[in-house]
Amino acid sequence: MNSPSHRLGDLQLRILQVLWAAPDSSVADVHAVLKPERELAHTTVATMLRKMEARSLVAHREEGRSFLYRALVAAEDVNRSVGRHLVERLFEGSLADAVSHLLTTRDVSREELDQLAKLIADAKRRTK
Amino acid sequence: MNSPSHRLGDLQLRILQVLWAAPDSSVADVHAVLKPERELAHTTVATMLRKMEARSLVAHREEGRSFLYRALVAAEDVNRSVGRHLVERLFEGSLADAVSHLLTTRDVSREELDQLAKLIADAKRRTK
DNA sequence: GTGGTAATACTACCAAGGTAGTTGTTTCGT
DNA sequence: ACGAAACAACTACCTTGGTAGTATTACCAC
Repeated sequence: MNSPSHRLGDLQLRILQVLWAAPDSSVADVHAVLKPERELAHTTVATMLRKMEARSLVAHREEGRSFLYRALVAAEDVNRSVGRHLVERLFEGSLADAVSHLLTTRDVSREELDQLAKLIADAKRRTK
Repeated sequence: MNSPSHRLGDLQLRILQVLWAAPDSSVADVHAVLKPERELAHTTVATMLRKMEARSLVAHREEGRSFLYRALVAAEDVNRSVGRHLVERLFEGSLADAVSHLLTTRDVSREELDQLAKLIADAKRRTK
């Protein structure tokens, strides 16, 4: 499909995540969500949204005096392309190496490990 | 220790990888390795190396008329920080989600799956 | 020693992410 | 009706990654 080289900065990604969770958000809405984690002027958010609209990452419609934005790209697509990009560039495509690295450099809970084992088992069954 | 926000571009990462694999590389050496995958002027490589030296990512020593570069940052550190950054920003810290995503969006070979299962088992044993 | 070659140094440029101020307009409360 | 608040538009700026041309220097071969 498309996946036109989603090169996204951190802020752009965060904004998309906000829009995925709550479509039809106004600039103020997005700003409110982002406020606790990063101190941004709301004009910054507005500017970023306009730039992202220019790149067709989001679109807006007018609702009274406000613009309501929604994401134009699917979370799946973005996550996939970003994830793939990482594995490619960091581990030359070896998923096992990537996971191994993640496993050894993070604290992983018992539950997460179980979850992972299940995932692997499922994947195995699928390819069998 | 430090890991002072390793924000690296693709080219910078590739150059570091080359230097990790072959320390004491000259600009020409690095250029030669990168040549097949991306068409770069050798001045580009030289410039990038100088910029990276300014950021203390690499260092050089003189050897006759050439500079021999070596990486100042460890592969481990860079991989860890890049990997963590990805998991944080894409999956809000959930390793399982991240792996799950990687699993479902890539073709994973039988061998890789076995390898992964083994990794999980080992990790489980370790935390038990 | 003269010309070619290879290397670094310097400079410049572009795109994109990120940040925010200023300005103009609209609307709402009193 | 008037001032304040909200909001979009426009503009500007800085940083960094990426790319490469030109200038200069050093060295080697003949």
